[in-house]
Amino acid sequence: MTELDDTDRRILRALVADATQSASALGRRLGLSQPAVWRRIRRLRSEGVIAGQRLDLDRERLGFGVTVFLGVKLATKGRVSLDDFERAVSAIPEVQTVEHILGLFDYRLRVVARDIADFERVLRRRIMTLPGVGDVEANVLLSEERRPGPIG
Amino acid sequence: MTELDDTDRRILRALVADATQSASALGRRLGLSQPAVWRRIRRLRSEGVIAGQRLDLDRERLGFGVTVFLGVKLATKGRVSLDDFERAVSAIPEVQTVEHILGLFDYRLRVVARDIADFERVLRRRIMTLPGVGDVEANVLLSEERRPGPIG
DNA sequence: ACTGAAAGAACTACTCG
DNA sequence: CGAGTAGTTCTTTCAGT
Repeated sequence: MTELDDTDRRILRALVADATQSASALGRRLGLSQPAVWRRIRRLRSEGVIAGQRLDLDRERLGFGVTVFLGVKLATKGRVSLDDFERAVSAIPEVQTVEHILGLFDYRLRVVARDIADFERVLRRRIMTLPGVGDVEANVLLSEERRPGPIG
Repeated sequence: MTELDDTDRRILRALVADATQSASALGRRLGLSQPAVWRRIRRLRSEGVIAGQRLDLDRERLGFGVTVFLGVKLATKGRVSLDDFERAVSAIPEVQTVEHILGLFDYRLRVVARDIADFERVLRRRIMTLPGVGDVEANVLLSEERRPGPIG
């Protein structure tokens, strides 16, 4: 299926940290030519190892200073309930991430709001009215550190 | 501080959907010249609204098929305890995200592993040995949907 | 202050040896 | 795999509104 060598991993590690680096700059750092790096990146893209390229926005500077994680337990669980819930939650713009999980809760939502008052509005009018919602647990984000994670 | 107009927001919305779009392509879609778009993007970058541009990897294709969210409650809480915990957890490569939160738990960790057996190893040898760890709750990720989130 | 036109530099994406 | 290259994009300069 997909077999990566050490050079692939070094390229991925560099790009995960900063995707704006050019193939030629990477080549200089890794001791490779620009086409060599470019071909590897294209291969990793076509193989699906590189799934996409996302812009990282500072939500605080955009006026959304509050981020809350919600653990949601459904009252009724069945295929229809899950589909209904996911469809309804996808229509809420304040919901940034929808994670279907196994454990004490069924879903974990990442919700952003302008402030606590705005979050209460989202919670009461949007979240609590979702179809099949049972228990809800909230955790306010204080700070966050993202790490590259293992490559191979 | 940072005041965004409607054009900035349209640019951000387009780039969040697809960060690979060129300034000239964006200009055509928004009715602006290529330098005008490029200058705005550069300004948003320098202001920190655009925090970065990261590669989105398919962890499954990299051989890390298991993602688990861990809620961690510290047994002893104090500034030193938090610092110690954060420093120690940052040294674990399998930890992708460290979120300091307010609520039932003190931290949320996103941990990736090759399989369940590998996750057990990480949990027992890495996580449970962290300084000050009390209760730990685990949720296995089944599926995940990321949404653009609100811009303004 | 922000726009667009123009132009040079750098990069992408590809072909060929 | 690297050298070379056509086409594209980035980045700056300059002048207009």
